[in-house]
Amino acid sequence: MERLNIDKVAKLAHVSRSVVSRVLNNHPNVSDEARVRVMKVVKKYNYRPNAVARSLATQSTYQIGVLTSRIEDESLGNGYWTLLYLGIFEECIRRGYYVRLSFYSSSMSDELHEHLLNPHQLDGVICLNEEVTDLTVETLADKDIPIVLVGHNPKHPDISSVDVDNYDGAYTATKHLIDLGHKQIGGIFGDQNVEETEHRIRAYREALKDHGLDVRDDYISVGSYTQQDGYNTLNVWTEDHKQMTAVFCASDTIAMGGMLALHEKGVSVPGQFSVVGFDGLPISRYMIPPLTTIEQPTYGKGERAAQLLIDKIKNIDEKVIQENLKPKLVIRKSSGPAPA
Amino acid sequence: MERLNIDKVAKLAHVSRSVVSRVLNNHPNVSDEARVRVMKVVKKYNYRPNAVARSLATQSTYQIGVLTSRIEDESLGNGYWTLLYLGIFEECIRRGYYVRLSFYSSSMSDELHEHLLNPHQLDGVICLNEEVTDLTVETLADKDIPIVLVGHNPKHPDISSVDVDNYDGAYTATKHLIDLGHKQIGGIFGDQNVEETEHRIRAYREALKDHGLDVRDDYISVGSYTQQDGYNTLNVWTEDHKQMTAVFCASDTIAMGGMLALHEKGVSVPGQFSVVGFDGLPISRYMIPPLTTIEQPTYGKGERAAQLLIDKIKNIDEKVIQENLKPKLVIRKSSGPAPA
DNA sequence: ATTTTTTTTCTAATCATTTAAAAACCCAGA
DNA sequence: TCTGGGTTTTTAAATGATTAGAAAAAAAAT
Repeated sequence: MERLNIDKVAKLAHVSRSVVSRVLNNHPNVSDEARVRVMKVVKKYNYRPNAVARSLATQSTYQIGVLTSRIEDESLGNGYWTLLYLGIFEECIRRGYYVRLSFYSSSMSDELHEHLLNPHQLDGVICLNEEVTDLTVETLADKDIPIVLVGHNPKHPDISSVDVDNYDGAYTATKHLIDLGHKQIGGIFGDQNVEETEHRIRAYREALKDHGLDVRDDYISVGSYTQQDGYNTLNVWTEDHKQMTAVFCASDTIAMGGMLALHEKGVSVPGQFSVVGFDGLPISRYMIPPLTTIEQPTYGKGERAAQLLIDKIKNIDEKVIQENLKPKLVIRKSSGPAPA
Repeated sequence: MERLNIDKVAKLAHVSRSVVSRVLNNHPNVSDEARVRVMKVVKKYNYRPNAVARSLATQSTYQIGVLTSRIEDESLGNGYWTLLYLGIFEECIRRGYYVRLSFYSSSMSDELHEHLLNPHQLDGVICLNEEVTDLTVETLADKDIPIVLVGHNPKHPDISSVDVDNYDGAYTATKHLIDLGHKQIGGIFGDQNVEETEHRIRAYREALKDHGLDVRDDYISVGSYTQQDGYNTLNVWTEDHKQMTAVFCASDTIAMGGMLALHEKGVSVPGQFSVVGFDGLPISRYMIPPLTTIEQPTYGKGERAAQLLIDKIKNIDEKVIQENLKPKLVIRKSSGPAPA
């Protein structure tokens, strides 16, 4: 079967090329008669307009880029990302957009980085880790390619972003432990120098303070969102801080590593020690014991980011929106009353 | 800054448009003098050729599609996928290709499915779950879009594919348990009607037989690759099959669910019961106890699939290649000697 | 110095669409 | 019958590259 194009379809339907185009794009000023003739040919030969040529003519590709910063290999393997991609993808498809996936690592050359963002091919970009944006923003800014961030970034107050309400989540988690009677509560946090971390730490501190508990700096650790980090930290703490009876972990992965350390030391969870996580990863309900955690709407974050971006591309909404989605405390078995 | 195109560059460099094109594409027959003049302008104005226009002219987009079948939400959240995407992506980038991500679900209309594969925009497609291909193959076949599968599919012997050596992995896992002295070994397997499952079951059976052990049908369960399935199965088995002392799980997620069930019943791992998984997910080393598992080269599978696809796109290799990558037994704490 | 060959450059067609603007058509009202 | 208005259709000019093939320039051979 030879290649079909709009001219061939036009000829077969006995109309000119522009009529076919107008039919296919639902433009007005087409007689019913012509429309029927064109559609008949389109159906018969299963013609689909060439999206590349269309992009060239309209100067828009209906394609958005998703840029994931590859901070650590390990953290890419925790199940969070696919759900985020899924949220982005499904919203995009609903609105007629395709998704191009890229991973950015800091070892990448600037040229390659620019190549990833080749602006002729992308109508917009979603950046999934704050680290990406510094390099990215300049590349895209003067080309007028809209950006949306997942995770607010105070360095870019003029870019729309979606995030979970980190303060709310961390406060709720800490309060949950306080309500259970714990007095000595540690906090293990992820990436330094990120607004997210700052908010979570502040919430943790204020929750303690609001309930008349001491805030001790040696009960706070800031590392990375990895099992390794949770494991290491609790390994040290269980020896150094014998009075601590609970810990708030800023991710489920940290909590997972932490619980392994506790297990190895023979500390029972939740009997002797309570653990609360953050994220609500699908795996959290199958940890041993099942993890009490702050469930964030991962899929929803992706969905909302795509919404904001497409609105911006279509100029539906010009103003900057920085949105916080509410997380939800899910109580499972890893948290219990403070030991007597 | 007004839009730059090849004509403007040509004018600025005092050459014709075709000279600019040849410089940019490293074609011969350009004088050093002209090349220098063109490059100077390109650098000065940071000109990048419009990839869409290039695609239209060359009839290739340098873009491949990755189609993930969305069988179950839960299984998308297990950390396997991002590593696979990463492998695909990094190989693609090395060879100048972009990656378009799509999720396919069976509830999707045929029209949308076709939309995802819009052949004008894709030079090739990688299908990540076997389920996808039945619908996909026809759509792409007569348009001459190459396909590569991750996971062999006997229904499509003429399509190249990459997989882990399922037989080898399952045999090794089972033998590991046999070597530890276990006589009553269960097997929990994933998706039915997939070659992968068939091979893993066969390997499990043959390993038992080869070592003089009985194969009992009531020791075999075929469900899905989820924690839920592992949990349910071991919940039942620990009551029904008191003699069983070990289980081979066809995924780490199954093992994770299974270990939770054992934990809840007070069965100690590995003291009373040994568990071996399959996949080597990043989380497996932090399970309680850390999981003995068959580590498959997830990243490598993605990488190799991309290699095969791009070779096919470039006509470097015409023949069908169905490749098995070797897995590796990683011994951790979840497996130990059979109880006396 | 002239012809031949080689190298380089330019012209123009092509890829497949969209979309202004011009042209054609139809019909009612004068 | 002619005119004016609206509707529909066609024409042709973009969009921004690649790439044969013609033309021109430079180099080599006679």
